[in-house]
Amino acid sequence: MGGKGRTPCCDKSQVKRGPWSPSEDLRLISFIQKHGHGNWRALPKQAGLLRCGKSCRLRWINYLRPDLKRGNFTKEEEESIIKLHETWGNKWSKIASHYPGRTDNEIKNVWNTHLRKRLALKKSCGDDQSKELSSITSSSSSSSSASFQLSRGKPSVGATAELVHQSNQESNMSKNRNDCELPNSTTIQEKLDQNIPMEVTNQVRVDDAKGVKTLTISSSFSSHDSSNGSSSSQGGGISRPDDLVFDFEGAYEPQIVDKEVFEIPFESDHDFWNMLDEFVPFQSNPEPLLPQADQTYQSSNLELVESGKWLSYLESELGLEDSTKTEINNQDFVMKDATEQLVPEKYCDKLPKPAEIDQDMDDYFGMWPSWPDNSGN
DNA sequence: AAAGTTCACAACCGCGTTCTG
DNA sequence: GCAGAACGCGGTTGTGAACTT
Repeated sequence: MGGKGRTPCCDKSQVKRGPWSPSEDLRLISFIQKHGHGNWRALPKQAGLLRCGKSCRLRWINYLRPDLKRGNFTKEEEESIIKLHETWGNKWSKIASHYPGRTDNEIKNVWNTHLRKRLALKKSCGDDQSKELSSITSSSSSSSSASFQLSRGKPSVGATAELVHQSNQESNMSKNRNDCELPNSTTIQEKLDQNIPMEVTNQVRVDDAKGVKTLTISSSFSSHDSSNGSSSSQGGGISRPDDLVFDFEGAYEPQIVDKEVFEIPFESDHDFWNMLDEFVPFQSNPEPLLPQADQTYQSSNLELVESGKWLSYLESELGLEDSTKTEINNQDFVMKDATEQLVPEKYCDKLPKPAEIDQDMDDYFGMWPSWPDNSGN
């Protein structure tokens, strides 16, 4: 605008890029859970994320929103996408507005990977074969969401932690698409018409030899169709967040609906976030995303995982186990400071606390250093 | 079994639009 | 009304998994 050229949205050299780690997802979710997302640009800093605001927004809208519908596009959906595309062309967000819980990005991808090809084949082969082609392409697209595993690679060792996103009901949303607009869906509309309460339930299940713990946090912050949440993570190397677990009650207020009390640890709980990143089954990327702990640390951490101590630690961290049962020796479980995880070492000494942060935020983030603000904002 | 290719999709980029002071 | 900031959208790219040779 006005001759100066477009200013970059952020300093690319100082933000993390590429696939999101589970801990980043949790950070973002827990921040939005508590504070909403009024200002995307400021959010990463306030949430202690080394990400561009745009990136946060995208991650939230496309993958972390609790109202997202996971799973296959049905044939009917695909057919109607094709029809809507005939009308609107590549107006993905417009098309997406007809599919509660679907994102424009998702629809765009489905179009580019399946529907466009199908259409092209249809035209070249004629309608006789189109049914066959249709079933082929649609089964391939469906397979992409048939099942989802938290970790794509090796199975977990010693114990498993399964995060289940169980969005089992529909709900309605506000007008703004970002706030989860809910367009016309018959089932949802019916529910709305009949005043049927709608909610989404997400669960964390932690299994080990001792049994199963299920942590459920419920959400009813407006909502959408978020039927059965399962899908696969093909590319990118990071798990999609059906496996992450959150729920929102009211205006991002977490509420516990099960016997277990579970609150997502917030920024100050460095150990929790670190452990999430270090926990082998949670890592979709075998390679660390950022400067990692040294070999010694990693191997001792692995031992912890293998010995199952991590579970005790997690339980104690989450307040799931009474303290008398928690025998873990903290000396044995030295977690790297979270700052090291997210902030390259060379910047650690430059971490001022933002003066503008309000007291409430300060309470949350007092322990969490913010990225130096070089943008002048 | 290894190498090469294709597929699927998450994430990024840049531009247009909207908002705010 | 204007300028700059912020947001939203659509196109494109990067990358890991799956498949083929």
